[in-house]
Amino acid sequence: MDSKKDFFQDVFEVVRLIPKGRVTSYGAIAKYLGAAKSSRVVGYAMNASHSEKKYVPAHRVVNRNGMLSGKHHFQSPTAMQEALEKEGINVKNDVVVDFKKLFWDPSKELL
DNA sequence: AATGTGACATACC
DNA sequence: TGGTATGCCACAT
Repeated sequence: MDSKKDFFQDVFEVVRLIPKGRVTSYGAIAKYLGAAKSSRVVGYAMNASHSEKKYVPAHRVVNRNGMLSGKHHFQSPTAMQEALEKEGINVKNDVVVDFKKLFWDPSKELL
């Protein structure tokens, strides 16, 4: 809320709030932060997530299609999928299974 | 200061 | 039904 802070920090906060076994989309986070049009910046924030000292479950953040678009930016291209499967989320062909069911909308769940 | 870039999203052809 | 185009906004150089 304090706009003086980095946008990234807000994104990280929300991402950390994602319950285990759930996923969300960049657009949802952006919207929750009041920057629905900054969905790209959300993804950019994840890119800087490795810069954060605290761990950011970026693997729980996928694109609108539920596709692991950012898996390539992880330690390994498979790290994201494995991390999701570890939490009970099935991933097929780089896409979250039942994405709609597992979708966690901060503006609704966190309401 | 200006230009480039991107882990998206939406619209249009 | 799928690729192309554009918007969008914060960060990097």
